[in-house]
Amino acid sequence: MPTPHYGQPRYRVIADQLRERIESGSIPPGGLLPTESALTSEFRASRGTVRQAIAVLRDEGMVTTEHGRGTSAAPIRQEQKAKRKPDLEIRYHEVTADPELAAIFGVEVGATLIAQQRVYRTGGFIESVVRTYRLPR
Amino acid sequence: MPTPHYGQPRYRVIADQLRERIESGSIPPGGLLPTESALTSEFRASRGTVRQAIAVLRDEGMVTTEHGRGTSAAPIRQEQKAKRKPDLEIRYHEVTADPELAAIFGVEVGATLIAQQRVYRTGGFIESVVRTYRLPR
DNA sequence: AGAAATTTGTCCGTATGTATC
DNA sequence: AGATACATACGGACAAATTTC
Repeated sequence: MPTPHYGQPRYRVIADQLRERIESGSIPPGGLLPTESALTSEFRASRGTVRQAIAVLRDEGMVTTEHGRGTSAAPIRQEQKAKRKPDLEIRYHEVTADPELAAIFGVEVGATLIAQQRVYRTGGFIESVVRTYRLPR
Repeated sequence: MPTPHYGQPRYRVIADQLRERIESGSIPPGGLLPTESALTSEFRASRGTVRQAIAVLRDEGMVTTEHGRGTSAAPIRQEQKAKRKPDLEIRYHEVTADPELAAIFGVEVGATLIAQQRVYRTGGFIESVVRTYRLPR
C-alpha cells in the first residue's frame, strides 16, 4: 500500500477533526473520546495513526489519556498559552556538599556542587531517583 | 531536516549515549529505558534510527527488550565490560528520606530508602557521584 | 472476590516516499 | 549511486491498567 504524504498527513487531519468535536462541544469537557479501536474504524486508519492524532491533542493539552480507561477531553476551559511542558522529570540545581561528597570531591563541606536529578517511573510507580553530583565548572 | 553524518552515523551516537547512561547507573540495572517514542523526541531522530541504536545495544547484550513491555538495561552483569572503568567504587547503604525524596516516593520524611552510590573517576579526577534511591521491598 | 472483556501502552516488522550527504 | 536519515503508515502481537460481569 502506498503511503504518500502529500499535503496534510492523515494523523493531522484526524487530529483536526477530533479537535473540532471538542471545541464545538460535540464531545463535552471531561467526556470520553471514542476508543482508539472505534476511531480506527471510523477513519479507516491504523491504530498507530489514530494514536498519533491523539498524541497531537495531548501535546496541545486538549485531552488527557488514562491507561485502561480512555482519552477524555480536557475538563476545564483552557486559556493557557503554548507554554507548557512541566513534568520533565529532570531537574538541575545547586546543592551544598555533605561530608561524604565533600570527602570524595576533595572540597569543603558546604561547598557548591551541581546536582542533577532524574525520576524514573513506570506508570505512576516511582522506580528510582537518581542524583548525579559534579563539581561546578 | 538535514542529515549530516559527519563522523559517526546517528544511530551510533544515540547508542553511545544510551550505553553511557546504563554504565553510569543513570539507568539502573533492570530499569526501563525510555520508550522508542520518548527517545524519538529526545534525540529528535526517527523511530527507525532509534530502533537501530537499541539494536546495537541489544547485540552488545547491554539491554534486553520485551515485546509489549519495553527495553530494560541488562541485570547485573559486570565482567562483560570490565575493561571499561575498573576503578569505580560502589557502595550500598540505607538512608532516611529527605523531604524531597519523601515527596517523590510518597513516604514519610525519615522513612528508609535503599541507596546505591557510584563514584566515577578518570585517572585521579572525580567525574561524578551518582546516587540512586529506591524503595525497600 | 475473581475472571473476563475492554482499552491504552509498547514493541515488532515492514513499506513507501522524500531528502541529504 | 549508495548510504544514511526522516516522516509517514500499516498490521500484528504482547503487556498492563481499568472496568465490567
